[in-house]
Amino acid sequence: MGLDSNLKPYFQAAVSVDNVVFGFDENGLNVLLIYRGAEPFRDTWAIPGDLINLKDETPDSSAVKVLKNLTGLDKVYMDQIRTFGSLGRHPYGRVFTVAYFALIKIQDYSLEAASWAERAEWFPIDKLPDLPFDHNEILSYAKDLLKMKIRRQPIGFELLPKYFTLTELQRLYEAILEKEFDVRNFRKKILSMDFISDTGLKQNSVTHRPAKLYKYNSRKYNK
Amino acid sequence: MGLDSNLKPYFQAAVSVDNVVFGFDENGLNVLLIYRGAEPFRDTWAIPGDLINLKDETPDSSAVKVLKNLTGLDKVYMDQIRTFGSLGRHPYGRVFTVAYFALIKIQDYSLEAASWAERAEWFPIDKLPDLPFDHNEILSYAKDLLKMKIRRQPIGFELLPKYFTLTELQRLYEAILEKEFDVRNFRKKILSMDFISDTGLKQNSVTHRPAKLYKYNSRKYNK
DNA sequence: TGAATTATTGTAATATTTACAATATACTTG
DNA sequence: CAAGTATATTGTAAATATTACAATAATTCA
Repeated sequence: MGLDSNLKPYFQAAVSVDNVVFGFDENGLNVLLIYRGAEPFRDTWAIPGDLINLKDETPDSSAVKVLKNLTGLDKVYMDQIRTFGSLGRHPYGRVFTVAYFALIKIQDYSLEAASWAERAEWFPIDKLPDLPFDHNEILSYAKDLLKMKIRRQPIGFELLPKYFTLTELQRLYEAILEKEFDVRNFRKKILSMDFISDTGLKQNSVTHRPAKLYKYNSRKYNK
Repeated sequence: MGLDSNLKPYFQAAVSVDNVVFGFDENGLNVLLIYRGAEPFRDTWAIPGDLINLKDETPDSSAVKVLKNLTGLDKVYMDQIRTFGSLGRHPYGRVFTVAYFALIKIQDYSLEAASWAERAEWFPIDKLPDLPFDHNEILSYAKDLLKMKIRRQPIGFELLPKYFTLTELQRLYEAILEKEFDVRNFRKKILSMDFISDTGLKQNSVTHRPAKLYKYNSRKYNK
């Protein structure tokens, strides 16, 4: 056998990537969306994604590149979520999409919509517009994955500025896990896990008792 | 815009599924492989998988169908692992593969190789041949996922016969997690989790004290 | 200086995990 | 049938982790 023409009907699919990017600020958890300036679903807000160039891109490399192209976010580490491939998900034909998710520090990046994205903006996760394709489903998976991951690994720090207070960290956990924690128990637990350290610094320009600033300390976590 | 011919180069990919099926018996953990009777990689052992028919199959539906076609295993519940799409992974072109995994009771099924699979056999997980494509990598991911899952959910029962002894259950956990447990603590833990129940039955035709037989009890787990 | 606001901390009760070895029940053999 | 062989079954104390719960501390502002 060789490159059989029997295979032709199988080689008619496209594959895309869709990137669910989470950020955290005083409004809570946010998701990055773009305003589509191209068909299909022109003029709607959607998860940033695009077709994979089959010549030279893998899903992983494409995810990074697509995010940069559409939103200006550069060198963002992305984790695969899963692949969605229902029959009617894309109006142009069989398009399988590999979904990714990323956590970034909003403060460290500036958004610049480009290519066919007309705008790129953060949306609070509880105020999202209805999304095209199967993006609602993708987002739902991404949220579940984030909840699961933050329980097991110290990934919360990827969403906070370099220096943060324990209260900010607690708000982050509460936003992601959608439940509240006791202040004392939360601090005890986090500190016992030993992957943050006191910087000796304090908040300033704040109208009450300033909180201590901590930073993530990966040294401790690698055991 | 419409069905633009600019899109043509993007719609040249194929998508396949690859199914990592785990079974458990007295030899420990096993993986189901097929002996390929078709190119590429004809005459090698590989994870059962095939191209998705773009007309009417989703990755999920294809995974079930492909497993049935190649090995005779019917109606096996499969979970998506992740998608692999490196550039050189398939000699015929860009083939993205969606990997799945499944857990089955070896005793409840009989293997019957069919279609282009010449054989279908269980291999102990520590005696696997070298695999084609990126199947070694896929298998490695599947093992990690299995380890992770068995710590969180009572999925071990899917690999054991309907009635099983606590010793068998412990051997299963030990095989998957590659570590040994204390007999007393293991039993205490499992019984406290309250999803198995004593059937009142005992092993027979065994040359020593017979063990009690337990069964999985999903009623308890749904809380 | 007192009011307002948020930050920080301890302790007792309960639950879970860990470490550790003796006894029970079957079959087999002489 | 008694002794030997092989695996099954069980408890307890110490250490660790989790939970519930409220008073005090450090700032700014009026």
